[in-house]
Amino acid sequence: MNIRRSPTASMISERAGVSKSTVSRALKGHPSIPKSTRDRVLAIARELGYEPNAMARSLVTLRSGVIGYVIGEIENPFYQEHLERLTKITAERDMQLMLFQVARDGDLADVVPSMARYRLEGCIVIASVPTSREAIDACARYSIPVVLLNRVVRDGAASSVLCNSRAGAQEIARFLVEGGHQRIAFLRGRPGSVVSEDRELGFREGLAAAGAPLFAEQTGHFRFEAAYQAAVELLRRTPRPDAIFAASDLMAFGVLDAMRDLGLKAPDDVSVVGFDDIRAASWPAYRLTTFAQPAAAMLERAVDLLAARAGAVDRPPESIFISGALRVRRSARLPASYREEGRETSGDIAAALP
Amino acid sequence: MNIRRSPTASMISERAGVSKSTVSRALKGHPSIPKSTRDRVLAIARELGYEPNAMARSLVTLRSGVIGYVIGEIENPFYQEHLERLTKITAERDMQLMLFQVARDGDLADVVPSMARYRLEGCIVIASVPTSREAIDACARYSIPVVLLNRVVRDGAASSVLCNSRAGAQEIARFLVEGGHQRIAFLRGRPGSVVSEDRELGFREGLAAAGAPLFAEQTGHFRFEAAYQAAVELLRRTPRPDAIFAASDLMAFGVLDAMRDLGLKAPDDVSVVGFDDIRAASWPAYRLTTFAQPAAAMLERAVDLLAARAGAVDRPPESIFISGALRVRRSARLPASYREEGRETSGDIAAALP
DNA sequence: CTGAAAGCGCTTACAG
DNA sequence: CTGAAAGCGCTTACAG
Repeated sequence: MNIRRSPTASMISERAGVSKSTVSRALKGHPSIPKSTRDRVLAIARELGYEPNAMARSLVTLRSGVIGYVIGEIENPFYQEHLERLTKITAERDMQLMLFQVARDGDLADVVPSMARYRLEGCIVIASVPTSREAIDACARYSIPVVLLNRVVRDGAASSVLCNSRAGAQEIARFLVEGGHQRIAFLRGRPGSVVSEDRELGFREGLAAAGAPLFAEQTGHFRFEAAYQAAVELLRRTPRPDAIFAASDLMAFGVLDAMRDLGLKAPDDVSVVGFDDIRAASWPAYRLTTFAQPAAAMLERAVDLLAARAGAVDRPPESIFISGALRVRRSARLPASYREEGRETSGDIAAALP
Repeated sequence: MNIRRSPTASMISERAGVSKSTVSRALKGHPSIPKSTRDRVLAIARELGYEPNAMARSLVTLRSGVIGYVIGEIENPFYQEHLERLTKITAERDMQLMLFQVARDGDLADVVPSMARYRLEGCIVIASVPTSREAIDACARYSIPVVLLNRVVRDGAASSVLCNSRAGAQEIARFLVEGGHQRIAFLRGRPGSVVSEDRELGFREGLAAAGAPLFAEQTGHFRFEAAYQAAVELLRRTPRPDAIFAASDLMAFGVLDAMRDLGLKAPDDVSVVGFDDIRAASWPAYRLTTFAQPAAAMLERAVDLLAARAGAVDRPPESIFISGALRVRRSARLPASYREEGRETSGDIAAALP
């Protein structure tokens, strides 16, 4: 019952009375093989349950067919949610996805040896994993193209796919100011994180452009609990902020839940805006107004960049920007323009109720 | 700058003036190699940035060092959350994790060819992917040990790791009855799903044992939106149920959000209990009483089972049960015994507030 | 249209 | 302690 050795091309060649070469060519539909031989080979392959050994193949083709997804240790629903999507995208292109994790205080460089051993054809690195120049150089040395999500490394041999965080944060600032808010606070993620700093920069620019000051700021480390605590600090001030922009949805949930525990309502008492548009943002518990990152498109482009570089190591790195869009739900007071123009707010599931 | 070919053992052997055999043995610390040669080889390897080609190695050792994690298309936060954990567990054992996805109407059999091509050393399959006998047999044919999460396949060559769902659901029934609930409803997941049916069975048994009838039932397909709609149906009945047990946390959130939209409060108007204990269950928006699956331990055991079978194909399948525990928060009214005994309810973050 | 041969980068008896 | 040789399962010029 148990076959220890999987069927090989040699077995097929024996049964079919042709050479391994012919088997190999027949299996991949090489035009020189006449249909009759091809069909015979295919039939035997099927009968034997033959699956080509990808490792052996990669040894000669120099293509492993696997790309890596490098995640960090801090659970980030935004990237978690899109793992399934990424798996599907790679499967559609006949590639496999291998996972690598960098410890909290680690660096991309920590996993490069493993990636090198499996001769990855590329890797996608999420923004929260620290990525030193050395790490990028190491990838280049092993001919592993890298695509960074939501960050760029200057002069490095890494491509990037970014959403326009800065413009998004600017838009949020304008949205809040036009909504008549007077005391606008910002809740950053992890200090030093590019993602957090991009959003902070854009937000400050947007406020400045609208002539509004930043009323207060706090740090939530991109974590729910820390954001909750930070929100409590903010909400206990007198006077209290009347709007809080959190640099991620997860943190915005922390803010809304702190308000819930303090007996405050959004948007009546305080408006809250997030960033990412993760799945739970549309849940009635939150109905979060947020900037939606075009995650599906970003991942698709990331794989494109990798695919274009597999076997073409010299291809220079590229950066691709994809625009997200403000998704207006009910956690923040609307600017007059939104009401006048009668724009629909996207209440998602709420619409289901009479 | 760009090295197309990664450094190989032959390169090291040339520079070190020893044979490839010696290099290979030195690199893996074979006792016959004297420290002096070993150090020299290691130094050159480091200098060259040598990483052994895992594909080439696997060709001769018959061990790829990679295990698969097979997920479905329906986003399930429970399993999403534990991907990082699984990545870490495998990394600690010097194994790699490869992801496979089965389409909504597919079967494990769909991904077996891919797994076979990469000569996986085993795979872990989550309960929501349909797993036919044929699929299990195919894995056996390719000598890929399989571990099923939260389900068993009779007489099949698959191991299982399960949490005691049935006992958990029984406990929930008892908890609700003792809590004085009179009209207890059940919200199942996907009809035909083992996971849902286990929980339903246990729940019915628990109610029967306590002499309580099942007041109503609905189907939520393990999805948030469907659960929300189903809950609306339940909550509009007259009389209304005074307790709802949802077969997963995600669905329990749907119930609680439906209540929110209908102006009902938990546990005052209706008690709600979930199953899984995903991260958001502790958020103040929900503070869900739920049965906590011991996910970390389950995954650890799953990898153990796989590791024990790598290279030992004949080892018979095993099933491991791990007990979860009821996690009492605030979404359900407490039985008198809980108050009298002064047991602490785990309010999680709530405790942080004065 | 087809096959023999070489080679991808390793490991592992086997012989010394 | 060490090396030559064979072999893992493929692919791909090269020659016919």
